[in-house]
Amino acid sequence: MGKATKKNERLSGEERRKQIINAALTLFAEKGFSGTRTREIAELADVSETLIFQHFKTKEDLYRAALTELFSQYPVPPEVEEKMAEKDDVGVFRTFAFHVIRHGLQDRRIVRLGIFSALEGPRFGEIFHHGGEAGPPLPQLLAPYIQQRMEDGAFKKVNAQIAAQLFIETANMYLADQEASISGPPLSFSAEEVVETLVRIFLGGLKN
Amino acid sequence: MGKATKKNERLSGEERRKQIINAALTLFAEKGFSGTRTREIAELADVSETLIFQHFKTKEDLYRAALTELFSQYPVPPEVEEKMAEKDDVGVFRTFAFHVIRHGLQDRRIVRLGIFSALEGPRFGEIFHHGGEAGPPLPQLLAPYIQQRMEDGAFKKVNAQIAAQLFIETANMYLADQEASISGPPLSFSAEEVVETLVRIFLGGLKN
DNA sequence: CAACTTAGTAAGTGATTACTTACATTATAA
DNA sequence: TTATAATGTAAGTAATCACTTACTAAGTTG
Repeated sequence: MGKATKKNERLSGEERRKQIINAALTLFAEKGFSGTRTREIAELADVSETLIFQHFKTKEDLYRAALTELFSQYPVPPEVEEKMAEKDDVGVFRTFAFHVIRHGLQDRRIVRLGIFSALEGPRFGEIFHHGGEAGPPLPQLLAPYIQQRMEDGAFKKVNAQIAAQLFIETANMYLADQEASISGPPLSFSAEEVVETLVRIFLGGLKN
Repeated sequence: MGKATKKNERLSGEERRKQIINAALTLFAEKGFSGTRTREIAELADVSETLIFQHFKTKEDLYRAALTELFSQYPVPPEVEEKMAEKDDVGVFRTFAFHVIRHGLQDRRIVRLGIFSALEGPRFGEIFHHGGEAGPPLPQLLAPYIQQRMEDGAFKKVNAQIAAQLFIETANMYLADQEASISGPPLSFSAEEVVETLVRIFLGGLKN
């Protein structure tokens, strides 16, 4: 993208705001909050640095807005409730895993930004945990189902909360390794194959 | 710790170097590379900022040295080979999980710094993956065992490499959530309990 | 078109940053 | 004892940072 020039078309405030947030997301996801310069954001968005501070009081304010934008929509897939009602164990677990992984794969900035924000202080972590708008965190949704199935006698007796979080964690970690090689090199297998393996092992281990 | 003063005792170069690295580790783990100021490191180490640059050419150089210090020793626990030879499945998996978790718990800076370095560019990621000195990465050690047990007919046929990495990933993610709440809030259960649940589910899912 | 509002910028500003220079002090060995 | 080297510091310095000031241009409305 070129530099900001006088010839730069004049957009509505809202449009420009989105454009700035989008550039900010890209850079914050790449380098984190303190690694990103407001000047770079301006260059990528093709506006003057000043304009950024007209839309956002501070850099931190922009970061917050960007995080909110990216994480406010994390809808729980509708199929999940259906499959839970049917007690379709494979369906439930597969849907959860796919949901997490598809979501992370759809915009690659999500994973990195999520991890960065979790590391860079509790100030930002809250936003990432999408408490308000988008329903309960996934482990809190899966745990009661596991508990229920244990009571049905279908699952072994384990700690349902631990099991639920371990399952979601594993899907997340697969994503994390794709973007940032934390546990090991990125797996060169398809998401489908990884989800199948994960579900088979996990569910096989839970079932009676 | 107080400020650097003239009365500050004079140490050997090597001792001072270690002291600086230790302070650097603490701060880099807390705020990442670009979030940490060399001046803060100097204050925490109780030396002048100048001294840091006598020991390390640049801030990046210090970061590299600190990472190397922390990750160069990641010995594979000796019991593992033993248990592998005995085909003690529970023993093998438990040992791996405990090893990962104990290592991360022993110095809390390890986990955060590992994640930070994985995010902050491929420059540093390599060091974290302790390729050289400390043996192969853990998934590469576990995968052949799973493969072997599949051939023995003891395990279901799954992709051994995926299974191994998922297992190590899950243990790592447990640690990550303890330090930085990535997938969810820190689990308030003991490491033992989590390891037991993880091993039971995972091994239950693998076994025939 | 005149009055007013909104979108946009160029050119700073003081504070902070990684890193240097120039110098002092302490140990060590000839 | 005295030259030499190693440990250490105070006081910079140029560059960079987030953020402001002071302004222009383009819409919009009566």
